[in-house]
Amino acid sequence: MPDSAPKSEVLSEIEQQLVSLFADGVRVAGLPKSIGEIYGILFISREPLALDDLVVRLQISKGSTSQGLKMLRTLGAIREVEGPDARRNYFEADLELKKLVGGFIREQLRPHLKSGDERLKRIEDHVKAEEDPEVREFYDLRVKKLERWSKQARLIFPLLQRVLGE
Amino acid sequence: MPDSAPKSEVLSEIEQQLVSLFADGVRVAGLPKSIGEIYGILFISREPLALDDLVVRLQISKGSTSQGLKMLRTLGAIREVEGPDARRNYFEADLELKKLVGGFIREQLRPHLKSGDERLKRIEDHVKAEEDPEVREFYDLRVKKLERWSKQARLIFPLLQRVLGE
DNA sequence: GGGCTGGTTCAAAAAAAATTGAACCCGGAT
DNA sequence: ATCCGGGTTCAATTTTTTTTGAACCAGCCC
Repeated sequence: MPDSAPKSEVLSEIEQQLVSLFADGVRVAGLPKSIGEIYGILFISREPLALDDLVVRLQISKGSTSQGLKMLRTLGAIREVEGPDARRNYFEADLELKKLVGGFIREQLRPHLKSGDERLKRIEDHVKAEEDPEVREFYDLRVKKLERWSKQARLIFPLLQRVLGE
Repeated sequence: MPDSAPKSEVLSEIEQQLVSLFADGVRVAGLPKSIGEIYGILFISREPLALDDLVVRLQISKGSTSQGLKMLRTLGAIREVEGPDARRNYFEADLELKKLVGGFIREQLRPHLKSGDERLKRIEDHVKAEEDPEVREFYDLRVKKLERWSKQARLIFPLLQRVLGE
């Protein structure tokens, strides 16, 4: 059994700074710090890392790490690759901004927008049932406005993708 | 002293639904629920409302309401208008998506990006001090990548603004 | 001045979100 | 069949964020 490459247990100054930068960075997207840390250390690592490496180097629990990796995988922000020890799963960061943003839109933004539209539909029904025509008219205006917003949001996504296509 | 128009203390079905829709909606932008509720009730109200109206109708504290109004004002999401009682401050929702997004970019996104850039600069200095040329080269690549990302983000903001300009 | 009312501030409390760690599952080696 | 180690799950705990409410300030009227 090859005593597989023992990664340094402490982060270099640069690694620390970068990990912390990402940790804060992902918060604007509403993601937990640990996700940023994991992505960050993978981003700055020259070779792929396995779960245990992350646990040791970032000093976070196995649980968090496992969950973080799952999320990052579904976002398409990291990918699984082969590594020195055949029975572990190794990961490396995907560096295409387009892909990261795309994953975020697909997994976080779109679902919200969708459920919002559904709720809006239900509100529309209530509006139809409003007695007072003046009030109904007003509510209808507002609902229409929201529908327009939703449509604009949907328009923006593909545009974003295109602009980020280098 | 005119017993100023006593607004209904309970929200109609439509109002409730809409307020709750906004409450959830703003969370994708990482803002607290109360902010969404305040904006929501203003959005669906036919006349401007004052702080006390919001407290009564949304059943949230004066403190939250005051803070929420402040935030919404600095985001440019609501504006102060005249109302029946001259010594209160009344507010109404601004309905231009462009303005809402613009305020959010200006107040929340840009500052983050800016501080991120500063931190990145400091990381760059550390990279310059790296001994091993191979490692330095690699780090440099990564820092460059991040700088490119940052530039792309800045490019996107004005684009967004333009697309949302109806 | 003193009382009133609308609004702000901020420490303390409550609520929500993230993290931990122990139990568990699974596949391969023994 | 059992053991071992990597990985996942999830209830309990910790941390962070949001909300509350009481103290306070400012302008106005008497």
